Amino acid sequence: MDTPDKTQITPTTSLSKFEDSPVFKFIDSLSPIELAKSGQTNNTFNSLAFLSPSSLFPSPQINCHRESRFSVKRHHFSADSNSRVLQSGKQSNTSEETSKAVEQSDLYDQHLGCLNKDSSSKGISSNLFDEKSDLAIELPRTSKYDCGSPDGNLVPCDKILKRTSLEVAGQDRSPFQRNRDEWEERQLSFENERDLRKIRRIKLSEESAGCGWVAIVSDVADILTVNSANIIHENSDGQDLGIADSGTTSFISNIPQIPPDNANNLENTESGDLQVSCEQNELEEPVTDQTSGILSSCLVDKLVVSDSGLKNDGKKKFNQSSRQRSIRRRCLVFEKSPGFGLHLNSLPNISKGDQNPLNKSTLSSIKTGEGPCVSGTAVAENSSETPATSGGDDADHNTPEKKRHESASCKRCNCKRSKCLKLYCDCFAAGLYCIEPCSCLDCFNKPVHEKVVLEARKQIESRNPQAFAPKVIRSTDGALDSWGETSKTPASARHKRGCNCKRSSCLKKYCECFQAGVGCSPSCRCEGCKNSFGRKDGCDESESNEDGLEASERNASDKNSHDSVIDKKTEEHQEFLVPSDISRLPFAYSGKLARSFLHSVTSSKTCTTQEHGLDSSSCQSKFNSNLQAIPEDETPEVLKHKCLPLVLKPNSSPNSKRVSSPHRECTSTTVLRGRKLILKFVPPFPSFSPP
DNA sequence: GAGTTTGAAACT
DNA sequence: CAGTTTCAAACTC
Repeated sequence: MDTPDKTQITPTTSLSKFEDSPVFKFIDSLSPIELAKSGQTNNTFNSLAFLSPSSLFPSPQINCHRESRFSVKRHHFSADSNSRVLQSGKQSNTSEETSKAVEQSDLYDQHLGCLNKDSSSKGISSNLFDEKSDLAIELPRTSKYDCGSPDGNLVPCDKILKRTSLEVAGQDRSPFQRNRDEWEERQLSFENERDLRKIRRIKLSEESAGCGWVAIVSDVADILTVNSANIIHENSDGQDLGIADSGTTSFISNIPQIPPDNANNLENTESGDLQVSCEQNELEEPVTDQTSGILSSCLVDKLVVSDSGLKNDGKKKFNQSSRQRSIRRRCLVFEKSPGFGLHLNSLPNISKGDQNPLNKSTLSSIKTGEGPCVSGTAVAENSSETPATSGGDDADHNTPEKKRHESASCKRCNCKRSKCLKLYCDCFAAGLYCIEPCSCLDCFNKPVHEKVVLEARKQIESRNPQAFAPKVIRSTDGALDSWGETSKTPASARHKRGCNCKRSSCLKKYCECFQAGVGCSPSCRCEGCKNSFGRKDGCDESESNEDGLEASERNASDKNSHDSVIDKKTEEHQEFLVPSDISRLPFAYSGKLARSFLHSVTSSKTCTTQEHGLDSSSCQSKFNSNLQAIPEDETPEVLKHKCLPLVLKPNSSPNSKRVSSPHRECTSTTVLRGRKLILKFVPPFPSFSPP
């Protein structure tokens, strides 16, 4: 795919010219995609099936535009929108209309404020012709991201969308709404063009750098970032200085963990048939699987994480498709909860051996479309799988131990008396509805009892506003964190409130710090702390690792676990954390389930994971072990500033909880293998308290 | 799978 | 805020 000379046409060239161009016509003629009726998609996602978190755990900060934005943004990566882009020339036919669309997009951009207003600074200003041509090439591929029906039947995206359109066609829509939809779609189409173009451009550069698949993923992230109206400020050097979006999470951070070979795989896949659908994954070779899995998990994850608000449109769109594929139950409910995005955080921390985020477990979970694995057992369990999974041997799954893990790791809650309306319940704590696989009794944590759930949640939040906020916070690398240690390892992350262990020596999952894969901190009141991730007394990590490992090995010898994580943590871990900024991405993480949920999302272990009951631990652990949390206390601040401070200051919060410094740049740029990564923070779990 | 241990959450 | 109780997960056998 040769990129047309960008100098041929200036950014100011009218779109109509391109539509009239031979290339565009040619592309247009090749496209089998037909323009789908507009305006129905949002209705589609308004269905109960996609009950948004807002309904369950409404977040005052992001409710307002959410729905509308959702409907609009979902077009970004939908075949529908894509098809429109391709069809734009055919459908509108007239340059006036195209120009009009452009104008409208501009207006719309103004409306949205930051959205794309600085597109030129993002390098999107390349000539439109180029964009068109590239777009035409990109679209088919991009569309594939959406391919895959939740039922395992691969259905062309355009068909799905058409069906959707038909389904909603009968619904009442005022002329104004229809006009608006059309207008928005045009706008989106234009944005898509730019985004896709950007992806393409980045991809090319990445390919040259040998990081093709990484590029793809990250590019998508970039695009999403763009679409999500996050303003990425760049300096004259083209370096991203920051973004003004609190809800943007970068799964880019995960990229570094993917081994080069995987990258290649992805690259190949991307160039040929990148298909992320779970169903396909099952049929594909492990390699492809991994790629898909990673991509899928990353994307999903990002989407989930990005839920912070109105600005994650692009991600949401992507998310929508991803969800349709693999997240059936709870993910949707929580798209709003940024705190869930935490899963991704762990990626950077995955030890090398286990490094591959696409490891078997993850992949399998992806394949099976498993739901979120519930609990935050991630670290230990993850790691436990590491040895087995790293080998990539399916046989491992057949061992009794493995089975045990699988059955146990992907847990659902088992509440007996709390009705799943207390934080005791992992599902509830994670902001998820319980699902059938849960073994809970008298469960009220179901969509049917939405009001009850909300009430319970409110009550809990009234008691502790941060109850649903991430429990683990991560400081930035290089800088000394609040505990006076350099944050280069997972130890830089700390449990916000600290543990209170008395007898477990913080070496078992009873300890929340340990479970989260973070070291103990001065705020912990634990006794005899031997946390292998870092002792509370601040002992040298290596030291603590020795003891911790010893204990951990003892403790988890039957699991093969965790220790490997610990062991590798220092070396491999760091290696992958080289772009330490990435590892420090303030991904929010919340309760146990949140961990698992995030994990599930990222690992594609979505709601369905629970249903399938596969082992989510691997993914989860990976993610959990590297939790990068967002200071819960900062939620308001974050929303306010649209960025989370990355520097943690001891006891700076009203509740003596660690809070990040508000002065920190919300976005940082990291260069990984010559690739510029935009690091964004994920807002903490949204407060559900009334405004 | 049952029983025990553990520590967070909830309650007083 | 401290002490106690409740709870469900983690763990052991």
